[in-house]
Amino acid sequence: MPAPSPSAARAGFPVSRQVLADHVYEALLEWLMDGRLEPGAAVSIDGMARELDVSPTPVREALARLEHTGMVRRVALKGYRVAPVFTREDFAELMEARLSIEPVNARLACTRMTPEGLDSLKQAVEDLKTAPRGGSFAEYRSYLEADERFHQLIAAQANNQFLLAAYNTLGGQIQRFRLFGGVGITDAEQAIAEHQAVLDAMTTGDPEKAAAMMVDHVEKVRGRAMADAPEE
Amino acid sequence: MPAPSPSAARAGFPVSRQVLADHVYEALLEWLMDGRLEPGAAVSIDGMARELDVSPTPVREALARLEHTGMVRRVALKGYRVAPVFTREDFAELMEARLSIEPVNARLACTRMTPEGLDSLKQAVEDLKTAPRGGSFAEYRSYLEADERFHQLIAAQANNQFLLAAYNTLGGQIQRFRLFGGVGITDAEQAIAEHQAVLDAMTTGDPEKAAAMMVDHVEKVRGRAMADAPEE
DNA sequence: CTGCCGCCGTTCCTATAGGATTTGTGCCAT
DNA sequence: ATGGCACAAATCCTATAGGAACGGCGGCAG
Repeated sequence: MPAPSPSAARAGFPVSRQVLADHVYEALLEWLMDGRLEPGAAVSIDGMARELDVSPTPVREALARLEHTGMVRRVALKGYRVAPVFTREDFAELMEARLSIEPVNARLACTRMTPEGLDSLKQAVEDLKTAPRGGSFAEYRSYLEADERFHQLIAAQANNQFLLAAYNTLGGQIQRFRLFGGVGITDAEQAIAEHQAVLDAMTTGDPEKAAAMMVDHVEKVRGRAMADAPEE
Repeated sequence: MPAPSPSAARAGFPVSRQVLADHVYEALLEWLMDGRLEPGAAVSIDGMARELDVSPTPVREALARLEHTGMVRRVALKGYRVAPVFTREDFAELMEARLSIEPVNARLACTRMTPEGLDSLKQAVEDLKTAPRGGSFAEYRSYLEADERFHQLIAAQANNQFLLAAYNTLGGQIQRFRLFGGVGITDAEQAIAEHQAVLDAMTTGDPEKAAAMMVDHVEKVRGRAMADAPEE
């Protein structure tokens, strides 16, 4: 099977005009977030190629891109492994980084907020409130997704490509921690209230308050996670 | 020619136990910083492979990694291009991002500074002072290198992997701007004094002053570059 | 002279082949 | 029984082949 696309291309709809490596990238990202690939596990190039029924070349390219996100680590001539679980130290560093970037994003986003952006934010908070938060992972998956989306949207509304890129690098790690950090959802009600507070400041158009509320939120996230003290 | 390595590997010294894609990555990075690859220029995979006398596969992998640094952009099925020159808008965003990250780095670095780190910083400032700043690019190359090294060292001393990663993403762009921003070295004496001020605060061990001096420096860099008003 | 069309080269993209090295297993000797 | 060694499998890495699409160029019709 040389290429599966021409049939679709001839139909006038170049629908699948996407590179195979992109599909592999997204598949790997999803597997990483799903927990199907556990931290520390080896990610064999050939094996993954067999699993996805493609050749090793696109897998190699996808992994090369993924490495820069910190989700996987590469050792030359040894292969790729899923990044190990966060230690308490790692987590502290991650929160420190969030505290230096996210409040800035919040302040800028507040001054540059578009009506559509505000609507998206409101939707994210609404989704947080209505999302099921049952015990199984599949159940609170949408909750975590809305959480990440909220922060991502703020970074996007800050309207600064570099800050957005910087946040996105963190965002993947944050989301991965939410999944594998050892803590499930703790005090969802309070977390939602904190998000709401940020949103309110945005709606009011008070940049300083938005930044302050973001600081408050991240610090409390840190507090809750540290209190629940994962393993080690 | 299947593989050029075994001759060296048999000698007992697996000296060149490095992946070819790494060499390509470094070569491309150097070419990007040297100006041999001008902004906007197409970077053909096959062409680059011929030029470096390797197969397209390692080139593809190197470019995939490079994309995440923002140095090159990729359009699916069209290929890679060197990222275009900074607009004034881009530059303003970059400085905004620096202002939200570098002072934090400076503050943290000040509290966590090691003696060796301080020595490295002093060396960097010393190199700034002694570096030639002639008209030709090759002459002030070492000046720019020392400038970048100073900021990079501070990010490293902040001892936070995420902040370091965030800075490094910016660092490449900053360095690229220093080269292609249209402005050469303006007011080197004043820039050196600003670096020295940051270093002094670090030596004294005054985190707040270090952060303040860093803010001052970045803002003045922005001022100088904006005043010199590149094209457009 | 101008506009359109087919041809050819280039390029991206994926698959496949094969060399080099590491890892695991089973067998043999001590 | 245990330690060491050979063989085999898996893996990484690079090169090569070939399909599909895009772009430029020359020739031909109007």
